[in-house]
Amino acid sequence: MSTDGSRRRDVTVADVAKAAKVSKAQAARALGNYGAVSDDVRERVLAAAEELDYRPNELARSMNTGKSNTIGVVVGDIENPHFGLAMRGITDTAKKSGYNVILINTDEERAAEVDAVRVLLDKRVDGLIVAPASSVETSHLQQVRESGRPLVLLDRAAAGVDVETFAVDMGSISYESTKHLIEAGHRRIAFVSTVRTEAPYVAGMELDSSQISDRLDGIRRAFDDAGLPHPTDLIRLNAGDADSIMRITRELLSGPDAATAIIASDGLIALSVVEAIQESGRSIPDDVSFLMYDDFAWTRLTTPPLTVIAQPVYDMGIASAAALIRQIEGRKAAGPGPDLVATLIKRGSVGAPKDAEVLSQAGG
Amino acid sequence: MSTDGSRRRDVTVADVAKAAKVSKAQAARALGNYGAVSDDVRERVLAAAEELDYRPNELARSMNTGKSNTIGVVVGDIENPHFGLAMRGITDTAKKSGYNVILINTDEERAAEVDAVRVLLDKRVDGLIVAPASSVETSHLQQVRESGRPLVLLDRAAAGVDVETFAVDMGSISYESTKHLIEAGHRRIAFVSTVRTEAPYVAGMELDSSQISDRLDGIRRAFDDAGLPHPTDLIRLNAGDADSIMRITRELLSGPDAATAIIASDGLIALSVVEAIQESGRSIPDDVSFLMYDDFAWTRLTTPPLTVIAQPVYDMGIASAAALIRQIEGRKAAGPGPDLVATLIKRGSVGAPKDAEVLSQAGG
DNA sequence: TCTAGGATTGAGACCGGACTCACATCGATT
DNA sequence: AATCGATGTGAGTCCGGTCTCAATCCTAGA
Repeated sequence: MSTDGSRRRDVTVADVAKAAKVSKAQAARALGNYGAVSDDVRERVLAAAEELDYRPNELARSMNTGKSNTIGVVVGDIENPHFGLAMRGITDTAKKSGYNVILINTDEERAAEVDAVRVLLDKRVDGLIVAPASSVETSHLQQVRESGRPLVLLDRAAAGVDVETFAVDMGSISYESTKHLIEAGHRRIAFVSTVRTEAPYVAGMELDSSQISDRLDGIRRAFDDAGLPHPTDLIRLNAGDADSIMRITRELLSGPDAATAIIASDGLIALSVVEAIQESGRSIPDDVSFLMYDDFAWTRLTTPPLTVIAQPVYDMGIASAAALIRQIEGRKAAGPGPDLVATLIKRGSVGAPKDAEVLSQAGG
Repeated sequence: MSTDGSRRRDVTVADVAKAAKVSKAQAARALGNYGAVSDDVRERVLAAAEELDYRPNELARSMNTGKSNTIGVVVGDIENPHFGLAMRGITDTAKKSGYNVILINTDEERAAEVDAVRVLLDKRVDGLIVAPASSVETSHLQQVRESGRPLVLLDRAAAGVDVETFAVDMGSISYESTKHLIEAGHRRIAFVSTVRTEAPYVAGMELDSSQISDRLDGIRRAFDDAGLPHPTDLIRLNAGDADSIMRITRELLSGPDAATAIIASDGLIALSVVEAIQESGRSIPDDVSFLMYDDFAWTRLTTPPLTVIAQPVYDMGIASAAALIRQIEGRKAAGPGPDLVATLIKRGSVGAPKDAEVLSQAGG
């Protein structure tokens, strides 16, 4: 059949045309299924194409249609099932509409993200879905905007970038979960997150991530509404790899003023926090209460099963891809997007703190 | 700056050339950093490019260099952290060499895989990494071979497709783990996998997945070597969604001839198997022993922590991408690839079966 | 039989870069 | 001053498709 080994040149319309004894234009029409072509010509062309095993060069096609049928996705870490699931929603939706997906991972580095966006733009993707590493430094996203190519944000908002954004309202779910912990009697509630900051946390400082700001806001509001002081000394940012998270957890749990409950900001952090708690010989929820973001399947398998904040990640993926494709194809929004609400799923990892006397502080 | 809203046409070399008052050829040279260009011209061109915010069209560039600097990756399910991690290895490595990655998910459907491969080939990716859904029907992979474009297989081998393949030796690790269970006293060892088959399992039947065949082989050899009959009635294939896996698990554990140990073929299956075991009120390892493929972090958090077969998934991703890029760039293999060996990590989920009398069968 | 009007058809422009080729330019050599 | 090799430079082709446009073919209606 085909000459052995690597065959250099691909079969082109011109080759097919020659084989079918018609002009390039006619072959292209028959192949591309447009314009007027007689049955006779069409048959000969298709037969020749079949015979030669012709495959259109999508690059060339994209070049003069201006459409690549490809969307670019930029996320911080696909290894994190949170994004894995969102990605699944995106690819499922994209495929349904005939789009492919180029994925770029940024390790949550802004420089890598800037690069990723540029590369995708250069590749002439039809649109972009970005989970911005920073909600503050967003000039590269504004450039996308200016380039005229559709952009949609996933998971996190970005200041000054006025595009459709698919993320849950972190403030309210954070408020709700904190309230849940406070009502269980907790006053010393810790929060562990990977957001990077220059300096340790102080109330009201500007964070790079709108998500985390919103969560901290929710926590503070819950304490305020309960008439209690917010223990900002238990906010731990800059949690990095597994070791550093475990160290932070040990710190939080030691000393006279130890935390009685810990909120883990994502599934990866949760793994290390729980591991550190177990290693320290403490039990959940008798010694420490625990609550985490993202409802992964494994959270039901620990003893006790973990109380989690479920986020509709897959749906967020679907919604963002659907919205992007709608924009690409120039259609108006049919209606309001889906309600992307997080839910507090109470399982067994939240209980009353050991030291019940803290309840007496309730009067503040 | 830029005219508001969507600007239609992109800035091209021709535009830059005009602005810099030089020929298109000179502008292209200055921009592309090739050929001979005087300092004066280079400066003017670069200044004009900057001013106009020129960005090269990678599509056009690819078209006449014949290189897209993109590799295509086809996997069954990115949602599965197994592939998520491999993907991470691939993108990390690709980025380092200046390649981008197009990801296509197939849901483990062969039709989708055939499609994915064709689409990527049409998009003129420089090479392909495929985790084949089927190890038997591989004609589409052979076509890739014939097209002359580099191909590398990940995670699974494919019959009749002679390309570099990065997967662990499932036979030996399966043998080793089964031996471990047998030595602990187990005779009724079940194996649960999602591979689809026409008919229920019978010894020696051809399976679609080389991985699973190899694992079953290893199990059988371990029983053979121990002089014991292999309980093929406990091989459960076609495990689908969470519900069906839980149902299968309940079946395996009920009746007079119940399984005393279960091997889960991947992390997703494991979640449902463990959940079903816990729900049934049985305890691991007192009532059932449990062993699974893939060492995910959460396996350390259950009570007891789970005994697992760790696979170097991230390294497999790295190795496959590195090999592919090497092929693309026409370099010879520097040496033998990395040793991709799976390891049995003994934690707490394997114990002696309750019914110790089975030991007396040892003489067979 | 003649002709208007739609169906077909082929030549060639074009998309945006990379690259070939022939034609300057220029300082250095003899 | 004539020669030579090393740059510089611009015109134009090519990659593999899509698409415009003018020319040609047909067939029905007059």
